[in-house]
Amino acid sequence: MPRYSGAMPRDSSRPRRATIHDVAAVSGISRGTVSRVLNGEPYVSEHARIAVEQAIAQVGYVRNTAARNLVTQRSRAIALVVHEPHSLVLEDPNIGNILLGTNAVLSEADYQMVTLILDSQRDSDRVAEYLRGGFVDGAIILSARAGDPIALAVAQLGIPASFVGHPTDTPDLPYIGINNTAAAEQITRRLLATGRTRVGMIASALDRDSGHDRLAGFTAALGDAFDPNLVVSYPLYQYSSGADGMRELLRRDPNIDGVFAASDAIAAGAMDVLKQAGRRIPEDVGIVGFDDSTWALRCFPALSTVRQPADALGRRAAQQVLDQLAGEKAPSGGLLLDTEIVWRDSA
Amino acid sequence: MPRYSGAMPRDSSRPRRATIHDVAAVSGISRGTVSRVLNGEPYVSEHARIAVEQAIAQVGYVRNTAARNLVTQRSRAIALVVHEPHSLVLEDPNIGNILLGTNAVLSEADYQMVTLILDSQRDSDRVAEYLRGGFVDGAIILSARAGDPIALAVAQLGIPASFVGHPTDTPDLPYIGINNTAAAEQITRRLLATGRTRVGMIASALDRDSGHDRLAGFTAALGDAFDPNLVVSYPLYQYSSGADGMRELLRRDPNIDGVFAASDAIAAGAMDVLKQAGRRIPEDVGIVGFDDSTWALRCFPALSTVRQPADALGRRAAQQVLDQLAGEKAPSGGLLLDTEIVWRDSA
DNA sequence: CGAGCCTCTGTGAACGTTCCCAGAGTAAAC
DNA sequence: GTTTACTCTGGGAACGTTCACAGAGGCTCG
Repeated sequence: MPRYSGAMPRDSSRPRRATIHDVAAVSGISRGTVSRVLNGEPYVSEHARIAVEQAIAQVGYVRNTAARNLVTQRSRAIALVVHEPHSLVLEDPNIGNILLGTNAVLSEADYQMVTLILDSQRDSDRVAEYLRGGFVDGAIILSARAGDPIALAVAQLGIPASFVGHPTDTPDLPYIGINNTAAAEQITRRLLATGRTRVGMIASALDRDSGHDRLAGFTAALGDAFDPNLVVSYPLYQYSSGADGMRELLRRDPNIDGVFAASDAIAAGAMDVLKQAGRRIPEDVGIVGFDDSTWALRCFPALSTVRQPADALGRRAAQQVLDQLAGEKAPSGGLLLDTEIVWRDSA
Repeated sequence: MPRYSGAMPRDSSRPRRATIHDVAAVSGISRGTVSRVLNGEPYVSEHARIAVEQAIAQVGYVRNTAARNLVTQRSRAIALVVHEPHSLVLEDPNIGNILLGTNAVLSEADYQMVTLILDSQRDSDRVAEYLRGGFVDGAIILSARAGDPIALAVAQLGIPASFVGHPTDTPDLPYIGINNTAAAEQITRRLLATGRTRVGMIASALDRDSGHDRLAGFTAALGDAFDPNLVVSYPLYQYSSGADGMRELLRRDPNIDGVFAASDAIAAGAMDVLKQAGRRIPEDVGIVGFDDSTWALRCFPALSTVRQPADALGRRAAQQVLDQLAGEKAPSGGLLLDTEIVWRDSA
């Protein structure tokens, strides 16, 4: 239970803010009608509307959110739960873009986005409590994992929500995602089309749908040519996984001539190891990544990769929550957005 | 004026949340005393406190923020105004770390951080209006520029605020920053100590304190050896500025053997150009950056740079706002935090 | 011309807190 | 034994909105 630093005296210093009563008095229109104007409701005469709008401008009226929330039993706020260790939040440009897309849609609809970042189990419980407390009308949850207390709270309370990337153990909650399998299959096919015959993969995060499905797409694309010996896997989508993975792949098959990296960061690590080993890219080895993050253009040669529609993911998730708030039934199951291959010079 | 999608029926579906009245009824203690317990006020008997706490647990009571805000005339929310074009928000790891530091301090003090990202002039006016509207009790403003309407609104209203990085035209507002001049001077000195004789700088953002002061520090470190011909400047802290700048410097003096880049991104661009020009790093040319961003470790060889205490910046700014809310007078002027040199392999 | 419907308006009540005041009880001081 | 001070409690009033209801006035239709 939080403590507050003693009783604060009722504000005497700051000037009193104008209320709806002031607007009513100045305009000579009743409080009820002022409220109707404010909320764009029908059944307001042109005359009244103009008088009210002038009065609002004159007294500098701004609506008191707290009073409105109190009576409507709503907060007009939606939580964006970012469910990653801090380091990853900062590294992954997709998260930033999702955030911006969400923010755009919500502020357009006059909802306030409240960003909640969690790092530890303790944070997770606190946020679950926050959701239960009715501080927000809905929630957008980024990259939850199986067994997540937040997903649990959402399912229990039935509050409007949308997941970006679906936790594997709650398939009935609404989510937005990309078709990782199809995208991985597509880019692998295109890599094969450059004439490579010994193609491997540095997989990652197999405990998540994204990691799991990218591997599945790769496998599907290779068909009979699939060689499990040319797949290595590491827990995290990061540079060092790429470096370690590439060293291992070169050890297993020095003649490897194509690599699908499960993320751009991994691809960057792999490329540096390849260069140190004296391989030319793309002449000796072709390499492709996934995400179209800032890594992709930083690599030399520039990386061919799969573009995630991160902004659209954020927008659609926000829209899904707004739809539920408007009374639509929550869609059970997910919506997968299309990706795009960005073909550059690395393969 | 926003429109709302018709009158929502007064919630009949969701179960009614427990109120302070329920707690009072269950515990047999009056509403007034329950409120005192909730707020940790003195003059509550042990007996009453225990009864109330049990009742709270029993009925699952969570305080209604809207009602509290309405009567206290406070929102218990603090705005974090991120004042950058989107691309930079995503690129600059310092911003993410500042955000995390701020969030940590505020949530510890039971304040909600509301992140407002602005991209355009229009956003800027909207946020100024938001601040005026009393939706937040205070604000933390990141990297405002001169003539900013938000800085203006803050100065006019006198709401508790703290700037991270100070706008040059409002020197009396409280701010937190780093000592760019001293840091730049320090790292330049250290670069000179590696025996370089022809040292240049790729400067940037001279319209901001950070850019301006880094150049000043560089100049001071070189003293009599300063050669204005070896300084180039570009508006933005970005990779392409480094690439362009390095080409220009090489043109002006092919024998240049040291470079201070005003940011890590700039350094990365410069390094790639140097490599293409056949220069070895650090043997032929030593290079240092600024920020200790993710760029620094991505470079090869790893970049020597200045570490910004971004987390601490965020924490101190938050603390400054909380102090003002607690009634302390706003400090006029700024507080500069120390930086640290991270010496790696690029010089 | 009266009934019925639509448009528009004003007002009372409620939302769930905190603040303030009055007062009861107990202990300490005179 | 009376005053004074302190601790603790209960309940009225207020915060600024929205919602529901009642009702006035005008128009249309039978």
